[in-house]
Order: sequence, then structure tokens, then C-alpha cells
Amino acid sequence: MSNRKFYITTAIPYVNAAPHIGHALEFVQTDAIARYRKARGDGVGLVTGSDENSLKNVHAAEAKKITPAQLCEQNAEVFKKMGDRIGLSYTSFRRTSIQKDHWPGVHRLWELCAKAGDVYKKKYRGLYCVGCESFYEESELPDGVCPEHKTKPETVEEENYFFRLSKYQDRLEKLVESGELKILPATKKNEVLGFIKGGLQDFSISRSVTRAKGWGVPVPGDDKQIMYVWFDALGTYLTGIGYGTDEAQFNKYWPADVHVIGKGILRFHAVYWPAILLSAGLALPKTVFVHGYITVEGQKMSKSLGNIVDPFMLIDKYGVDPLRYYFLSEVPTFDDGDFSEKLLAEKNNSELGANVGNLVNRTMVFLTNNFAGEIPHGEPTGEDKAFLESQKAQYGKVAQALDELRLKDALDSAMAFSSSVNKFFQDSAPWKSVKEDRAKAAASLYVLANQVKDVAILMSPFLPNTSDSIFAQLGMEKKGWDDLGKLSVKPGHKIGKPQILFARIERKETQQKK
RNA sequence: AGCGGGAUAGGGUAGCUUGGAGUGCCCGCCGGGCUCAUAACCCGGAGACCGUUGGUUCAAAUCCACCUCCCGCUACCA
Repeated sequence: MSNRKFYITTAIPYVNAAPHIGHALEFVQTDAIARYRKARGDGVGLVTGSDENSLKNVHAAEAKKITPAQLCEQNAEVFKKMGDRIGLSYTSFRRTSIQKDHWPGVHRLWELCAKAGDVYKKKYRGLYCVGCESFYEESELPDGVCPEHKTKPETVEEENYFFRLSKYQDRLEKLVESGELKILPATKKNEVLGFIKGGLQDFSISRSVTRAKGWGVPVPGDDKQIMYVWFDALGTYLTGIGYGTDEAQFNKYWPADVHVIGKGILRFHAVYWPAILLSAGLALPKTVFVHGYITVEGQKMSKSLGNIVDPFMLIDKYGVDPLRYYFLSEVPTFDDGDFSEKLLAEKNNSELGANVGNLVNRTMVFLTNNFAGEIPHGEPTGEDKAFLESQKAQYGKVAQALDELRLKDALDSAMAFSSSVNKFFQDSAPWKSVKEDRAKAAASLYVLANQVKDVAILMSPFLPNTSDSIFAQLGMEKKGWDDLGKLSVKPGHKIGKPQILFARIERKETQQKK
């Protein structure tokens, strides 16, 4: 039906710490967009992966007495598992330390930039802490000593490759200003513009092999230098769809329609990355979607506070869809949000259970008990038709919000749709009419079953498991977006067995503290 | 310090461009109704000096100025 492609990416997390709910949030947001496009019939590519070429991994591996490759293998696996469990429908999981998949593409990218005359060698001079094995700015050093080791960094000089970012200042400014490279939300666009207007300086894109401890992607034609991790990490967006390994696939998907990122890495995506692509002569991504961070009970997640929330634990405890629902409906799409288990439970019970779960259940059970589990032959009344008509406005609302990536608004509209169906159930009162006017009850249930089917479609981007379960309960194949509003659940169709979609979460007394 | 964003009922948001009764949404809370359904659904209600102060105006959440408080960015650090 559609020949359109849609290519979306998550940022690729560092693998040197366990995934937390911030990563889970990003996966869920990305996935909701991807599933929506799929439901609309687009050919969707979703690339995620892991950023493995950092020095920290070398250190962590040393501490564990294993090789960096082994460490990355283990840690990447955890992120991949998180993606799988939370329902991230990725088409490629790109690990940056896997040579055959990733390196040919980034090598080509580098070479194209070099050919454009944008890569040059320059002496870099800075304050280097041997303990940290990294450079510091003067402003980062209280009393002139390394904050961690309390030693005075030495001045070290090293020759590195630099990227001529300054050359692209004007073009970048225009691209961002005009919205040709769209940055959402607008506040982030302003930040980027402010940064660009402040003047762009060239930045280093390589490290000495010694300093990188030999770990990372080597610079083509210079085995003394390793690529700066960001240069190769950003390259994931290209190599994930076959750049350097599968040209046909690459040409089908590139450019990216959306890069989903956290606010901490905005500059890399909205300034460095487009500049690199311009240099290499590649098309630019269309949109950079910037989400916020998650606080826990009002506090920043941090190791020292010990309040890092593990997404695996939440999934085990509450299930995938309630957690996805929390991320999409409670956390502002483009802003920071707070997480609390109490609120998760509340939303599960009062929104998911009471609205969607209850609607599906009461419809299914009613059909089972009164119509032997078969969609009845009923001719919709004038009121039924008016209701169906009035519901149509919601399809557009959900779609438009999703087209603009306003996920929370879209989900709210989908919930409002479900809510209206509940209201219709109440107003039609089939439990009365089934005794007095069976034809009327039949019509109501025929309408209700079809509306429940539409709920399943509308929820599919957000709550895929719920959506699947509703289709299973209806005893039918999954339907895409273009089935919305159609009475495709036909009279005579036999439905499946009713099932509880969202178990109530009872809060335990153990929460009490004195 | 500079630049940018924000302050709307117990929580979270929309409204602000193009002033017109505090208007809306998602929850929470209280009351009533109903009963097909996951003790749910429906209806109703309480709750806001729209951050402070001042100005423009017949009229300001909305425009202007000052102030207070929060947050982000200010380069090679998710």
C-alpha cells in the first residue's frame, strides 16, 4: 500500500553501566514512533546499538581481567535484552566494536571528509591527568588539581586530526534556522542556534593509539591514531542500515527521518553530525527528537544516591505495557519527567485497567455470555451511526499528533477514544436492551466490537502487547491504520476467550515508613 | 555573568502569537447514580489571588517593565 520508507534511530548508549529507565524511556519513545509508521504501511528501519569504543571499557575490562571485547560483548548483550524485553522493534543492533559491520562504513565516512579537505592534523595541547587518562579544561580543575586524584595534571602535547567544523557554520545555521534540519522541541532548537551563532571551532576527531590503549576504530592510513569515539559512534546511524556493507539497503533508508536522543548529546547530533554529513556529501537527517531525563521521586538518578531504577525489575513486577504507558503518558514527551512506582500502579489501575482493560473485558464478556461469543447481526441505529461518526475525529487527532511526534498528546487522544466507547457502552445499556429489544443490543455490540478493534489499532504503537491481546481476544488478525473506522469485525465472527488485560496492582503496606 | 526556557487548583499539562467572565484536558479527592464488566462505569461537586509588584487597556493568564524562584546551554564531558 505504501512505498514510503521510514528510518528512525535511538542513541547508542555507552555500555559501561547497566541500563536504567532513562534508556528504557528512549527505547519506548522510539519504538512508538516506529510502530506507528509500520501500522501506516511504511517500510520501517530502526537502528539501535551500543557505543563500545571508549577508554572506560578498556579500564573496566582490565579491572575484571578480561579483554575489552569480552566486556563489551557481555554489556551490549544486556542492552540488547532490554530492547527485546521492552518491545523495541529494532531492525538492527549495531555494535561499534564489531569490525566487519561497523568499520568499513566509518572508514569511508572519514575518507570522504578527508577528501573534502575537512580533516587536518594539528597539535593539541592540554592538561592531562595520568590517573584519569584524559584531558581537562582549566575550569574543570578546582585549585588546579584533578578532582579525583588530587594531583596536578601535566601539560601534554599530542598531534591529532581535526575536523573543520568552522567551515560549516553558516550552512548549519541556515539549516537549523529554516527547519530543514528540524530540532524538536523548539527550545532545543534555540539552544543549538545559540551555540552555532557563538562561533564554531574545529574539533579533534582522533586520539593517539597509546592514549586510546589501542581500543577503537583506527584512522584510515594512520595506525598511530584512533578515531574519536563520537566520530565512529555517530557513524552507527549509517552503518546500521548497511553503509559500507550493503549499499542497496543503505540507499533505501538513508537519510534518517528521526534521530531520538537525550538532551545531553544534542550538540553532537545537531551540530557535529550534520557537519560531518555535509562534508561527506551525504543527505542530512530530517528531525532530531530530544527527550528529557527521568528523575526518581523528584531526585536525579545517581549512583551515589543509590536510586537508579532498573527497567528489568519494573517489567518483571508490572509488565511491559504499564511501564510503556507510564513513559509515554506521564513523562512529558520533550521534557524531564518524574518516576514513581506509586504513580505507575495508580495509572495502571485507574487509566489502563479502568478505561481500556475494562472496555475490552466488558465487551468480550458480554458477547460471550449473551451472544455465545459470536458477533451478532445487528443493524446500527441512527444513534449508533452518529456515535461512529463522532469517533472518527479522534483517528485524525491521534495520527496528527503522531505525525508531529507529540507522543503524549497522541496517547491521550487514543485514551479519549477508548473512554468515549466506554461511555457509549453505558449510554446504550445493552444489559437492559438484551432483555427487551434484542436487535438493539445486537447492534450495540456489533458497534462495540468494532470500536474495540479500533482501540487495538490505536493502541498498537504504544501498547503493542495489549493491542495483540485484544486482537487475539477478538479472534482476528492484526489490522493496520487504514482499517480504522471500518466495520471489519463482521457479524457471525466467532471471538476468542476474554482475558484480563491489566491486573490491578495492589499497593503493599510495606511502603509505609516511619 | 551571558544567552534561552519556565512559574496556571493536591500532581501533571493546554491556553499566551491574533487581550474579552479562569476556559480545557489527564489523574487524585468528595458525593450521587447504575450494574454488562477488572469494586468498575456514568453523572455531579469541592479545590486557582494563572510566581511578586507596577504599567498599557473599557477589559490581561494572555501585551510591556521590574523583581523573586526554578531549569537548560555557554565546546571536544550520555
